[in-house]
Amino acid sequence: MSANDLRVVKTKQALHNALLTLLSEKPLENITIAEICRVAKVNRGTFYLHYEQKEGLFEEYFQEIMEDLHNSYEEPYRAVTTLDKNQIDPKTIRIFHHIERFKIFYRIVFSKNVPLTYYYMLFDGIFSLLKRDITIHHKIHDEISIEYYSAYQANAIIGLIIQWYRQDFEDSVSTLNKQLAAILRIGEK
Amino acid sequence: MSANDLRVVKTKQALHNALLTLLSEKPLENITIAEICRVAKVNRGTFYLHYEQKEGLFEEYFQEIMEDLHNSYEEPYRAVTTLDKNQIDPKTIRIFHHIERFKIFYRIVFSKNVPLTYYYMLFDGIFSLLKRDITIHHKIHDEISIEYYSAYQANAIIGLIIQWYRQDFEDSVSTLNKQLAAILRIGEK
DNA sequence: TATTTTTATGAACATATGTTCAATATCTAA
DNA sequence: TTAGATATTGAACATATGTTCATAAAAATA
Repeated sequence: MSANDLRVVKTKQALHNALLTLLSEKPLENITIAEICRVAKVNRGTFYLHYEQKEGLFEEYFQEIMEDLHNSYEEPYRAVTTLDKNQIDPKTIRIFHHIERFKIFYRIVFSKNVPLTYYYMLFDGIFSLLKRDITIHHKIHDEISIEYYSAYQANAIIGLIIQWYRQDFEDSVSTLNKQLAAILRIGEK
Repeated sequence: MSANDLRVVKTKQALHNALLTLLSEKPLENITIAEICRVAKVNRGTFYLHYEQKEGLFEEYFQEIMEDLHNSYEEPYRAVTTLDKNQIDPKTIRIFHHIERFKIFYRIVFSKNVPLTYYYMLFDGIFSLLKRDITIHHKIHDEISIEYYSAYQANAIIGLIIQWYRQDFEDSVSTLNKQLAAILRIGEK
């Protein structure tokens, strides 16, 4: 199962396209493996050569989206000397931008019948970004575990995103930004 | 499908017991509906009369656990006059106690192949508890949406629980308590 | 280009899913 | 206690899942 083998590339591409086509018609939960294979014109046995479940196929997409999250966050850091009290760390707002950019996918990621896998992929993504920043910039009291602290902060942000998702991402990125800034200000006074 | 009908009660009980038996042998994902029905000696068609997926059966259990969460939190509030700086709101620590008490179930709730439904049930549970407390006790700046703020706080706590789960709940409730207290203290200075 | 290695295919099989229906068993309410 | 209401059953059916295997097709490499 060499990832470079042209046959493998072709097969996976066909399956990816088929999934995308079907996703525009109905939710992931109503799509069957047999269906994907029929549309992709790929033998069903071949599917099982590469994946275990249809969810694995979507996971491959989501992997790429996680790379975008990483890249967005890593963009050349434009140091802001005096932060507007109403704005938060410019690196964090990029997370919200990223979610909005891929909201079509995040509607699937946050839908209730989908496995937790994708949630954890997002969690791990934000977790590792925050953890690195927390380790570098903040000096944290000894008694705090960086792991717990990062998990706390990462999931708190996802909490905002869940709330956002539940209104179908109607609020603007800037609203999310302001809400987070205001919440963070509460502790400071 | 009257919930009081003895036949319904009996059928559901048999399915519940069968699921519990099977869960002690293997993970939820490897259990089939047909298997549950065989063990429960219930016709497979009867299963579909009450549930759509095996996950719905587990959801019924989890519903009861969510009631325990609610009750734990609602326990007569023993007002603590001087809060130990290292301890957090005594109501919140009860959440950690609750998780530990039902950790057998939470290992399922947080496992990656399970649907997000249970996560949302927990989220909604903690969300509504916090929201009520936030609305009553804290006076929040106008610009903050109580919804976003509650979602932030609720999911932050679940973030700690995820981190806790990933070490198979090895840390003590008291450790979690201290970590949260320390994290909350960061913003205060 | 020819040979070797690897992947994809089609067919078949046992089992699971999801649904329907008439027949039967069991409960509720009078 | 009985009559009527409703839940359960068993059987059947079409389709999906997950696996195996020999064969064919296509790629890598020498």
